[in-house]
Amino acid sequence: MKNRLKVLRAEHDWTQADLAEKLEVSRQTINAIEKGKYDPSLPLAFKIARLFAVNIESIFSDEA
Amino acid sequence: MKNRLKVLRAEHDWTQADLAEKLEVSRQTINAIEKGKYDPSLPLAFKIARLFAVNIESIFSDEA
DNA sequence: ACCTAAAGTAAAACACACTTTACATTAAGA
DNA sequence: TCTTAATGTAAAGTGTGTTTTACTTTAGGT
Repeated sequence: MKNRLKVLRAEHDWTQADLAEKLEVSRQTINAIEKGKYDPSLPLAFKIARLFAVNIESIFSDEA
Repeated sequence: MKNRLKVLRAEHDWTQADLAEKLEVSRQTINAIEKGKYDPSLPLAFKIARLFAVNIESIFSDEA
């Protein structure tokens, strides 16, 4: 799964730590997701989408 | 997280086993998700949404 | 060149997602 | 009522998601 987290974060001028705090997860979790180390859980994906006010499919995509 | 899997499955007249096969997961996984025992991974949520040709948010909702 | 914020990374620990096997319960048709 | 398909459930095992702690690397400002 690919994701646009880094771009969305840049658009808002947030650091990984900023985003982590808003999402109530650790900074390492954000880093790992951005680096494609693993995918977020579904609840976290929802939280991310809600924060950026977009739908999940516009952040995450099923491709390699 | 709530989900409409059971309803969607009923609309298509599929058993849990049918759906499991189409999604390439075990029947127990479908049962557990329907019963709210746990949420699917994000990749599985995508697969489910793709199968039913709807977006993730119309199947899963963030409520209690 | 130095300092600092931000990002990257890694290991250990814990919780959750998913599998297989196996058995119990429910529901509905004959 | 008997059978059988469908659903529910449980235990043990594996892999993934997330945390904490801690250290390294990168990049920008001065």
